[in-house]
Amino acid sequence: MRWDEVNTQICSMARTLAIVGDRWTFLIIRDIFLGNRRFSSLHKALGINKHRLTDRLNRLLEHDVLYKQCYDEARQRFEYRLTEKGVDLYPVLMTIVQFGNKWEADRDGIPLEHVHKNCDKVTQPYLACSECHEPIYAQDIQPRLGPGITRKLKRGETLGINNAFYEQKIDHTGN
Amino acid sequence: MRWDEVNTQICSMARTLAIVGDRWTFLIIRDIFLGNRRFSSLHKALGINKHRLTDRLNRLLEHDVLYKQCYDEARQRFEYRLTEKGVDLYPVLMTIVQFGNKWEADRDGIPLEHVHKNCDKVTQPYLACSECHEPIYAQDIQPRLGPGITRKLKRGETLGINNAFYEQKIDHTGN
DNA sequence: AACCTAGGGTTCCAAAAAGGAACTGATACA
DNA sequence: TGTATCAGTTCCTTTTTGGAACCCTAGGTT
Repeated sequence: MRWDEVNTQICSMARTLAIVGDRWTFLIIRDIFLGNRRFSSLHKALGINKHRLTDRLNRLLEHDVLYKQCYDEARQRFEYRLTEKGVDLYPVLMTIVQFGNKWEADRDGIPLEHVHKNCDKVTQPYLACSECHEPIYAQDIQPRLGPGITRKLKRGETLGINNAFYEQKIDHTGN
Repeated sequence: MRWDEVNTQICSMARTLAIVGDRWTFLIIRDIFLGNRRFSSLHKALGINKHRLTDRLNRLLEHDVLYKQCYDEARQRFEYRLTEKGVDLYPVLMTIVQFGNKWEADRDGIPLEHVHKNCDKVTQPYLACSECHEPIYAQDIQPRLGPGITRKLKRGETLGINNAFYEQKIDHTGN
């Protein structure tokens, strides 16, 4: 499979990664979250080449993760800002940072701390259950087929080679 | 900057992405979480070519995200399993899936649901504060310099071009 | 014994993506 | 008039991917 076919998978991860799953995109979004919103300053801060940066920003615009806002009418200069969809990537960035803080910090400690304005303390966010509000641990989660797959199966559609593990799950649950 | 220099940044995101931030790695880890642990079945399920898969698995072994466990002594066959560090990537995968479920599902609905064994309900995990246990929203988080940066600054080290936004923050906070 | 198969790779080569430097074009500033 | 900045675009080189074929070992088959 070529990478430009990944988003054809019936998998929320694959589809998300088709948008943000390359070398630079997360770093660009990180900088925009931190207030670094202009082409030239992204270029300088990230050390990404301009051609690549143009590509990535355009892709994020296409996928409605960013939008352009004019800040200088005369020169037609724009800032790249996060849409509602873009802001929804925040938990992804935050969990990546938490992982890095725990496992990849050098002996000086973590680079950035995050103060939760709600309680005014340095926070280390964790995943909680939307239903019981307890922390989520990997071993406590049981994946099962959702309508995005079962409806296609009922219509007799094939899930394709890349969804072999979904088909395994079908056997397990007897569906 | 070339990609192999990204992990030199003083940034937990950059360092994490240096391990998992390429096209395939997240999908490999997803499959391993789902129990797809062998070379050939990863190869088939993902449609990744073998050379690439070998590369990626080796990198994950080097970074202690996976370890190999023998399941056939005679033929020296191994399964790839998640280490404690690897399991700590679960929140990242889960938030990526949540994003995809919300924004990239087709009209049939979400592909996989996640049952929280603790409460036996389908859960849509959210980020909560480690201190006050309230949900975390992007606009309620204020980043600030942590010891991983302030200690380097006290020693007079340069943070390099790619940390321009950190240096901006120093100005803002008067440090 | 001779042959076939599966698992887990490696090698080779073509195609795609990324990196780097130079160039453009519009405006502003000295 | 000359210089600088911003936001790209062009051109070319290097690196990374993708795909197919090949290799080696152990085990099973005829």
